[in-house]
Amino acid sequence: MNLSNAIAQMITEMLGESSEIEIQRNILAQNLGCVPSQINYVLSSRFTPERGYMVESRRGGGGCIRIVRINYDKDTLLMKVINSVGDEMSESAVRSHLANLLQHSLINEAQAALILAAVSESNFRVLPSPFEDIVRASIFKKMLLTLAMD
Amino acid sequence: MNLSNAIAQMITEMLGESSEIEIQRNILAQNLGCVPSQINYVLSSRFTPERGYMVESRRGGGGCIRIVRINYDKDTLLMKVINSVGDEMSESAVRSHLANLLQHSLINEAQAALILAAVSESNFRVLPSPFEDIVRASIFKKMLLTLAMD
DNA sequence: TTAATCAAGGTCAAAGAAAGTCAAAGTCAA
DNA sequence: TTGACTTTGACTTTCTTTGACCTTGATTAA
Repeated sequence: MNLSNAIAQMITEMLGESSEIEIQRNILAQNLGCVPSQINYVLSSRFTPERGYMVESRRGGGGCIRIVRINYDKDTLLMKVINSVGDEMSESAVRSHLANLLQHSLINEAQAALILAAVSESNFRVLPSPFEDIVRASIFKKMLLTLAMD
Repeated sequence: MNLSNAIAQMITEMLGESSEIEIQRNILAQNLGCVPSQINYVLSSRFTPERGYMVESRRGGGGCIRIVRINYDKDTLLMKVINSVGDEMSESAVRSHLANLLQHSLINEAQAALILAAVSESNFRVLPSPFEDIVRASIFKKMLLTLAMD
């Protein structure tokens, strides 16, 4: 496993059941034996709003980074996700949303796997470049709506 | 025996009894004394949905290729469907397969609805004509494989 | 009170580390 | 001898890691 995934896992463990933690960037980096800016990379690539997180920070002496897991009620979250999807979407964007939906139990693992199978890059190898992301966004929204209709 | 068959055999052996492995393309290529892209050729020609495999990958540092095999014997009817599909597929073809699978209780209503949502004609309106049916066939096969994986 | 200093965290671009693509060239069996 | 399959390698894309430099807030000395 690469460093970034290990850091992400460690942060997730630190979060545990609570919805919020504060970390010190330099200390965490030192414990992990990486440069401090790597923490920023992990936060910006893994702890995004799409995945249901908010990150805030204070600089200066006594500064720290605060990571919050957002708890929307279910209907709101589903609406937010559907509305936030524009006309184009990468596979990794889908993965981010699915992680969020899974965490809130709005979908289950099997449903997530099916969605991922449907939007997988491997299905679009034949398409000229602008089309892949457009079709993926359409499929994703349509599948979520189908799930929402129960 | 040619190189590709040897590589395919080696991967199959690595899979062994387990249903899933992760390999590093460059390392495997080096062990086998071939160029890395040969691995891709083998995967795309031998480890296909028709043969019961799914392949995923991650790029970048720590990247790898993941190969998943479904249990072949258990799902013979599913595999027959997958193999009967070919490279192109209309939406109505999907509907008739789904009706068949539903009748045999190989999938349930909710799963059928999700598949239908994914392959719906409305998702492909932007595509130039030859592509729609090709992408649909790929999605359909991949989703069925995913269902077979439980 | 203010200026200097220290102690955080932030940004960005370059380098590195994988895997993917594609087309040209080679092989081989029918 | 041709068409399908294979082999190769140059080039591309994606994701990660690193480090130099920047900004902000708190503390302290004059």
